Amino acid sequence: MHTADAVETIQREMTVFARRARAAAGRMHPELSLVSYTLLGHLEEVGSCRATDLAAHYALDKSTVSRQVTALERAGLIERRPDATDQRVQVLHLTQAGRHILAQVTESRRAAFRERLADWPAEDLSRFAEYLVRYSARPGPGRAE
Amino acid sequence: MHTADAVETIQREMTVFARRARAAAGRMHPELSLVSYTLLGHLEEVGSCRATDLAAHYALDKSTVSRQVTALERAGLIERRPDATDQRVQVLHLTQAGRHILAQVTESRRAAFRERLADWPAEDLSRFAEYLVRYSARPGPGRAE
DNA sequence: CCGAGTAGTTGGGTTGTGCAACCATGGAGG
DNA sequence: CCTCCATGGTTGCACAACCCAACTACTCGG
Repeated sequence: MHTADAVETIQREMTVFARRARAAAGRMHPELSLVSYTLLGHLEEVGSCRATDLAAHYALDKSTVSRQVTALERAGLIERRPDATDQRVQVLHLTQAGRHILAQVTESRRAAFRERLADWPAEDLSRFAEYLVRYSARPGPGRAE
Repeated sequence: MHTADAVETIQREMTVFARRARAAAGRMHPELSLVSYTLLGHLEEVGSCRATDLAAHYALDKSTVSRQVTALERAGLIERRPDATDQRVQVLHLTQAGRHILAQVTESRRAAFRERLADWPAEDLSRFAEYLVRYSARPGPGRAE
């Protein structure tokens, strides 16, 4: 495969994938949208952060994050704590319920992916993962800033 | 990287990518949404097809496709021709304008991707492309049916 | 203490989507 | 021939996830 073709293919596949993923995610877990899941996952990963941090990290408008956070809090999955040093800030934490749901969804998503990737050689899997990380690791198309 | 971790990473990166892509696409080409672009591209690839074919291929509801097609026709990028053998069917074709716009957008998207992937060794590029194709080639999470 | 900047909320609007109800056509059997 | 069901497509309705702009409340450097 020539380099130009490869670039073309990567572009096409990533775009098509993008289109499909959201719909599929919604169907798999109606109780936790792709966005919510992503935010919850991020929160678990970093422990806690501010709404602004989420917005910056995912290139979302702060209003979007604000509404998502509101919904997640209303659902009891996260809580907002005041920041001792800055009254404007609300520090977001996963609740026990949030951690629980996140674990469930993560597991079922993981199972689905694992099934899909079942017949891949381990070496291909880790290389694929590595490529995706490398791709995501720098700005450009597909990252939104 | 262990297999489980690789699966985890692929899952995460693909999902995050999915979330970002649409926004980025919209910003890059306000005149042609990601969906429209995809449909136009498909049309160019296969020559012509019915709305139902598009719906099936992309796992979209026929109403969604219907609206997209209406918009694309109104924009003069595609045309609907009656099917000689079945009056219910409208056969979709790219117009000259559609072909033109598609070529432009494809080129600029390709340039952006190329830039993003500029420092990748050719071998990694083709392997990455191959993985994406393999991943897309079968049903499961990330395809929507 | 004032003005610029930052965190977050809210109002309003757009887009992409699915579902359900609908219309028109096609095709297979009485 | 009609009748009945399937199929291609459109439309009404609702919803989720966005963004932008305007706003409040707070922080911080002169």
